[in-house]
Amino acid sequence: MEIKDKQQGIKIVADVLDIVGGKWRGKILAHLCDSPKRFNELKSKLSKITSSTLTKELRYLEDIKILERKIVSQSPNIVEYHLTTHGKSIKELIQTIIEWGIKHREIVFENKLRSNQKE
Amino acid sequence: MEIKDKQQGIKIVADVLDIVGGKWRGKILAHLCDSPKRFNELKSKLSKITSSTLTKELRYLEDIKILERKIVSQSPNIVEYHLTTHGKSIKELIQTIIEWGIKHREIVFENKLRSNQKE
DNA sequence: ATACTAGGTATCTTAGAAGATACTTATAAT
DNA sequence: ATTATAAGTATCTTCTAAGATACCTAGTAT
Repeated sequence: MEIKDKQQGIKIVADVLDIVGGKWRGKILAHLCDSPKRFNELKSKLSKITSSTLTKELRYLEDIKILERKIVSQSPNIVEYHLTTHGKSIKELIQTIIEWGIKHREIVFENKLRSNQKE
Repeated sequence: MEIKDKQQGIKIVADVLDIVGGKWRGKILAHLCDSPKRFNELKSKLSKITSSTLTKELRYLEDIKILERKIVSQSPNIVEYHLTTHGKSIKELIQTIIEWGIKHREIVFENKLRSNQKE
């Protein structure tokens, strides 16, 4: 599909980055791309996230239909988060992001470190 | 290239999203993908950005070698920002982001709006 | 009875990103 | 002389995402 309206294209970039951006969403999605995960499983893999933040991010991604909250059992209380059919499409995007990152990490991330030190 | 280490892959996702994320960087890059632009040209196309924010974001992208500041003339004072040879590789990433956005905008952005209203 | 696990919620605080506003230097135009 | 344009810089303020901390409900294990 061609992009006719450039301003439109730029708006789309901003919208998508809003979905996948922030401190945690990309990581959460990257984890869920692999396989469905439970709340505390995600929490421990993300290591530094707090419950409240994780809940908030998961609710957001649920709201926009990227992922689904599935109650596996009520006793014991087991909940599983997995990508919706629709949300699975994000895998390719994540893959592209990783590929770009691998190709460019030397040049970019080296200077990024230096740049952060200055600040 | 295969990703062997999954934690590594997730780190890369976070790093790349850090570069391209935030409120303005994606937009700035999308504009510069098209053609080099001058400071005030960018400023007016981004409409709501302030000088200080634009300067800061441009310096960051310059630091990590994604773009280059080129003094076109000193009198009058004309400066042009353009992607480095290296930075041009970001075009494909932006293109992929736009494509994903176009495919999924109905389902995602509709619910995003709704989700934002709730907040 | 007590404590532990799973999956959270409810407040409050904090740090950092972004915005508002004013100013600057150098040249050109009227 | 004055005003305008280009490309910023310097402070200060505000806003908001994320963190800290404490607590909750329901079942399970000891």
